Amino acid sequence: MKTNKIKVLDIDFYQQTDVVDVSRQLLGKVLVTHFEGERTSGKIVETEAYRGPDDKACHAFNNRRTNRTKTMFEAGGVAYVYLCYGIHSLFNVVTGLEDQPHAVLIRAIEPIDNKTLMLHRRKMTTVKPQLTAGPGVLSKALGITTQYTGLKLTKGIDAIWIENHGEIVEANNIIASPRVGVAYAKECADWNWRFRIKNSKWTSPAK
DNA sequence: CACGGGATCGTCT
DNA sequence: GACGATCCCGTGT
Repeated sequence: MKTNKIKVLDIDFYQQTDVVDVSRQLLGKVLVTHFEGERTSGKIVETEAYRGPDDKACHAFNNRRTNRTKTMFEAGGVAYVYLCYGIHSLFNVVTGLEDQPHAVLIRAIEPIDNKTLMLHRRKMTTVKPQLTAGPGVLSKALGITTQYTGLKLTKGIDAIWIENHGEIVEANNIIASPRVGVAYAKECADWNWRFRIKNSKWTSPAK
């Protein structure tokens, strides 16, 4: 039963300096998009932490600042969206203080509001995990594209934000494992910075 | 279920 | 000019 008031995450949440901890805290929160009068949303069930400058898997490793990565150097509370494999828009939450290039990749959500529109965006007909399990497909379902990189998550009407619905995910309900697709990052590939809600059927299969 | 390949393009060398 | 924080579909088991 959810009797708690819904609260939009504020700048203090995003500017916490431990991106790995923020990744865990984001589990159970609700990612919302509101474009052209249409709200779509889903509960975050899988995340990954990326921590420049010491994380080889992070685009901002070694404080690498380019036109693409400059968004990650902004103070926490903005979106970092980039194109992967020429096709997929991957949505990240920038965290930490200015010049700390930290970000959390949202990897999977459990659909909540306006599943009809999400299905339409995905060109699917039935609601099942593959609708939103995966960073590329959840962006598509929510209508997120690279044009929204740099967008503030803390205000706006035509916007993206994250809500706290009062759900608390206990530590023993979180599974930590290595991140996906970062084997090239050598020693960082072993860091268990991928987090998922235990027993959620809305993530990719747990190993 | 595991794999292999193609799609497709912005980014940086 | 090479490649990637992915996805989907095909094949084989």
